Amino acid sequence: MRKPCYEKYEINKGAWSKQEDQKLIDYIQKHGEGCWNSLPHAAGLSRCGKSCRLRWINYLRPDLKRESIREDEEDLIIRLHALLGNRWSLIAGRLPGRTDNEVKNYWNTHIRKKLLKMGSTFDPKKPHHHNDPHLRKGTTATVPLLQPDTSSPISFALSSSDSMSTGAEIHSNKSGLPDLNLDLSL
DNA sequence: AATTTAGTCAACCGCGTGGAG
DNA sequence: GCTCCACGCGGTTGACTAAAT
Repeated sequence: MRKPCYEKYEINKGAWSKQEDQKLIDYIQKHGEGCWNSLPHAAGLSRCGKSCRLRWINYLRPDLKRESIREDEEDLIIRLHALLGNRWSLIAGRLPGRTDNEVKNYWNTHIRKKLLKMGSTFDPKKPHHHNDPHLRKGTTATVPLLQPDTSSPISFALSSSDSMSTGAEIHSNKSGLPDLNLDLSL
């Protein structure tokens, strides 16, 4: 087993200080994202690259929305989750300004509880298509995308490369599960 | 006012994947 | 084809806060 990065060097753990945040922001504004492993040393941070990446993606990125999740966003999360299962990064990719961590937390705290309260037999820990091979990496499905400044969903296709597509549709098959069109074409 | 319990979310951790050598 | 390594993802933890007792 590979040792986690924090065991290799002496590094800080836990909550980030304002100074650390500022160092990270300054460095990324100057040099851009990428090469997370060498970033901490280059930026003068006593953190592992993994921690820096997480902090940037989940908290410091300038395009992040700081307000709480709206009802239309919640609705979209529920529908995407029914299609994709716990693929939080894919789901978050459909919600501009939201992160996978945020979506995951929101699901586990708000939506899960809501669904259980509604008496749903659906187990939120085991999404509908959790083991559906059609929904592994590289698959597409038609689901709505929220535009940054509108609540009206538009049609699009999901794929591992996140390419946009039109015309992909979901059909029901004999088992009653959605039969996904896996076309990756633009 | 003090203590306990529940809820939230930032951060950690382990694992899978893919690229480079 | 194999090994090593960096990166990204999802599950989980734990610190903090609010609400209840």
